[in-house]
Amino acid sequence: MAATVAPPAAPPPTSATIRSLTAAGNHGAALRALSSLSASSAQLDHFALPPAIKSAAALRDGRAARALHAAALRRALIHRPTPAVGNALLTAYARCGDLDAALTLFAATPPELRDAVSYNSLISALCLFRQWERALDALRGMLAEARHDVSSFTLVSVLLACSHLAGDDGRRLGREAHAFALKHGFLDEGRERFPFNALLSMYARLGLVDDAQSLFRTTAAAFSPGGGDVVTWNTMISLLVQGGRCAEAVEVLYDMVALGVRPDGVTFASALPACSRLEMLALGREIHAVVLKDGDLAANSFVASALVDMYAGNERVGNARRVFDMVPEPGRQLGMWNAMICGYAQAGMDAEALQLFARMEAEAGCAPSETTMSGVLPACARSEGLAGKEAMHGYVVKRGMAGNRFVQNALMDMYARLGEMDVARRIFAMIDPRDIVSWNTLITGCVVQGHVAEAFQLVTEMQLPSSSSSTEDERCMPNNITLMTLLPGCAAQAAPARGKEIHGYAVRHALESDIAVGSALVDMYAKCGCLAASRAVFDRLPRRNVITWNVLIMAYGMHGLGGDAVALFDQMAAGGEATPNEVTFIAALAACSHSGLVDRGLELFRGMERDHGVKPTPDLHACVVDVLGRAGRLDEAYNIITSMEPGEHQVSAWSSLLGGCRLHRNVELGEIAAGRLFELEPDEASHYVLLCNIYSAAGMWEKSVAVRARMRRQGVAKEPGCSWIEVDGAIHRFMAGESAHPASAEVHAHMDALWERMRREGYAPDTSCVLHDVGEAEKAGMLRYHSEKLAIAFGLLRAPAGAAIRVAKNLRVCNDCHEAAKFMSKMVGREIVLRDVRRFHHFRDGSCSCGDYW
DNA sequence: CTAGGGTTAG
Repeated sequence: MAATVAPPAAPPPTSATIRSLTAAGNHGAALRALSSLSASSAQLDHFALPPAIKSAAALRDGRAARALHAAALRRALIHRPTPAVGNALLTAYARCGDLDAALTLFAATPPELRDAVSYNSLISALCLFRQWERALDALRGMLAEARHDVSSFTLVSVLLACSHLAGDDGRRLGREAHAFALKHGFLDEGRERFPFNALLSMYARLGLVDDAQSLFRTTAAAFSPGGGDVVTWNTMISLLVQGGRCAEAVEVLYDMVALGVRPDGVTFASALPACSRLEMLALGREIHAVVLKDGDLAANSFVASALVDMYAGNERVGNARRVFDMVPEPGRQLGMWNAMICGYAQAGMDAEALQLFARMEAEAGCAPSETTMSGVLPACARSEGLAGKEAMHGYVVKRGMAGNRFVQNALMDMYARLGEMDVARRIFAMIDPRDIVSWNTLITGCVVQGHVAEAFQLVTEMQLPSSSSSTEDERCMPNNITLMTLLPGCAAQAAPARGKEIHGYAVRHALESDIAVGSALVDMYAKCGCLAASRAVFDRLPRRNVITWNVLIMAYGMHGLGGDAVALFDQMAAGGEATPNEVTFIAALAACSHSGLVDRGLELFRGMERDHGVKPTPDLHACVVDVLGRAGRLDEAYNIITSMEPGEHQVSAWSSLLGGCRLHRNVELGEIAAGRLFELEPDEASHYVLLCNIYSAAGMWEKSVAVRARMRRQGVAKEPGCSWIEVDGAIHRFMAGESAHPASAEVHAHMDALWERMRREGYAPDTSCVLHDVGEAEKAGMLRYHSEKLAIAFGLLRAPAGAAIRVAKNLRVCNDCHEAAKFMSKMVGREIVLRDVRRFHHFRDGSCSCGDYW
């Protein structure tokens, strides 16, 4: 018979057992040990209770906390022999979500039985519930008793509370706390680093990046045995990134690594957004490699989300998707979905964004958050019909997200893009408090919708103190985004004075080296006709991206300097600062086209896919057609179109061909191109106008009249021509046949005088572009009041003596205006710069920069 | 009794 040996009975637990289990983080075991102990009860003393209560708190086990409270009460151990049990209970209740129980416990403790830890526990409990003001009141109570020392624990909680106070209070109290910490030696060498880190993050949360940085510079050395604490470094990196100072954040990361501090997941999650914003793909990839080597980091969903964001921000949506797919479904948390959806939306892959949005809840049971919504809404705004958009608005309201500022900003953007500015303004009016994004979104909407004056008005308003009852300080300073969105407004209006003001603001606020602002400045100066200024900004930029290069190439092309544009292209392709993309080739080919560099253009096009991996798109095909067509090689241009894929969008290619046919008076091909265009875009006036011009130039008046009749019959209206000129910072608009401008009568009279003088000096008007079927004399009369001529006349009257007359026009300049401007430039001895939809014409002394090749 | 992280607008 086999003897069964009973296992040796476990020794009964003691308070020391519980203490060590709690200290080891083994909270479940600590509570189990306690329950076997309660039976014997003799050991349930004031040594065993505090660690047990801490374990209950760590497990968020409210029932255990209450049971321990009851046991302590029975034994009268709450405040005696020390306040330790009561203090631990206070924290446990707070951790378990019962602030009232914690506060009641504190209030029930006679003041003489409280110690400093009691107050510290109370203050941190209030902070846990985000009761910042009450936390500071508790501090005042503690100080009033005057027998408790403020410790590092107290300081850390107080700093946390200060960092969340609205307005100036947080800043004032935070700086006081900083002074207190200094005075009492908390920042001395060798002291624990918690108060130092807490000060840094307080400045971070208050947005006082410079204060944080100077504290870091002066004091970090005192806390950096072995290179310092990773938390300190992480705080610095994230506060710099959030303050938009990404380049400095990257420097801090390099410093940290150089000092031998090992970055962790938080470091990478904080630094990766900088790689995204600075387009530092190489650094992002390096981080990715380190993450892959360390399995623990890859499992950190914050790191994975940041990687997705980094790849998406570097135009590597495919890589982003691969990171997304690599994280298995259950680990794919909300942030991952958000990062991927926003990545798709930012890449303009709206269908993918919407599809993923549909999948996240249906398949993964992950409820969209406000962030998800602010990510998909832009994608939604660009696709589907209006009904889908309003459905999305309804969805947001139903889910109770309509009060979220990010969502409101995205909704406002959606309606602004739709042209529903009134709805956008109504949403804007409801946002409280407004942030810089709210302002930027409405400003951008105004610029895009052409309400540039309103946009500038908003820029003034945003900087004024808030007039509403809101407690938050709503004042916002224009940032790089604000400038970046205003500049295209100046460019569109050819308003260099306003553009220069913005440039000045950028210089004063250290924003001129921002790539986005810099690129927009290069573009603005170029489109305002100041090519030298444009180039100067480009040359001064510390870094440039593909957009900066594209803008400059476009600038030279627009100014008729095709050779320089192509040289810049070569420089870009050889330099490695940016890789040419589709837009680069569009810019380079357009430049070739406008300067007649046909063979160079064809060469570029042939090498495009082979040497640069850029696939020919419909727009690129249209560019080559334009290169060939403008040079009169119309048959080759036609062959390009017929070689395009059948399903490909051919509208722009056909209209380029039609333009070439007008230039070279080719009726036969022109009729073919126009025929295709009338099928593809029956409502587009410019196609009819071009065919009319072709017939008129060939003297085929009946056919010309027939096209005009067809236009009228189908209700196709030509966009009215409109020109404008900036004088003394104000923009003056002129339209043919309109007298809305206050000086209209004077301008018309001046034009009459100029016209008469021109005719006397031998000017012969070119009437081939007049579409109306009237006599020659009447045609000449209509030409005389074309909007660009009126604007030039106004400029001659009001612009400072000797200054170039800079006029912009919304359509292409007609033949006669081109000739007239040329003639006038000599006659009145003034430089005239005329900008149309595509390019610049510089008239000086009777000739044009384009050499009449346009 | 204490500190640090991602996903938004252009």
